[in-house]
Amino acid sequence: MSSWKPLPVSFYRRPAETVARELLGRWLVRETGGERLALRLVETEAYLGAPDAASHAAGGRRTRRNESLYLPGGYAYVYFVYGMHFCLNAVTGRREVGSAVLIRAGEPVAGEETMRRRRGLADRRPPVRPGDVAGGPGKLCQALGVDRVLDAAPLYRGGLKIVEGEPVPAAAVASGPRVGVDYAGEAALWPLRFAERGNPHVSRPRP
DNA sequence: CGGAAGATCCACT
DNA sequence: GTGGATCTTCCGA
Repeated sequence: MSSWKPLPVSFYRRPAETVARELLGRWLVRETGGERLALRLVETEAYLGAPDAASHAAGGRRTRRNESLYLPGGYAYVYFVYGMHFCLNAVTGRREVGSAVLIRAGEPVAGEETMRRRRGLADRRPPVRPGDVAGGPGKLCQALGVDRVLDAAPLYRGGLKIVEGEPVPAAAVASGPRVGVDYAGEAALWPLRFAERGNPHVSRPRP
């Protein structure tokens, strides 16, 4: 039985790459309206802050939108993209660093019916396939009801938490280039995307 | 003040 | 594989 104990703040106050690897297998828990939803995390990406051209904090860039990225590790950075999607990050490292981990995919472990309904998948034909519910950063936020209200929220208590679960062994972690950051030059090639090897809920292309 | 782009997703060919 | 949806945010003029 996995533990539902929240990961401590100290877990997040380390390099983004380390946190990204070690978040795999943990459970992202959303408690709202008296219901508990949970996803087992299977895919993450690290964003390193100022030295990383793919990061919203590249070159120390600072705006109203990315302000929460400069919080200390252990808080959520939620942003709106493409006019219709939200993405959830866990801020990492010390305050003012601007590094974070993008939560890209999870597999449902509690409240799947509610997540399907939020995703518009209830009663769908053909049947729902792995990855339809939370196999991508936008899908994951929609399934859990994560939006800008949760920007800057703590991840160790409250309605959105990450709990211990069971870490994925290093040998079962695949890595590759991050998705959707072709504009970032050389940084686009850095292998900062991590996923559980062979897990069907991982978004495509698989690393 | 206008334009462009975006850490995505979906439907369609 | 391709293109459209959709709109906030940011930057340059």
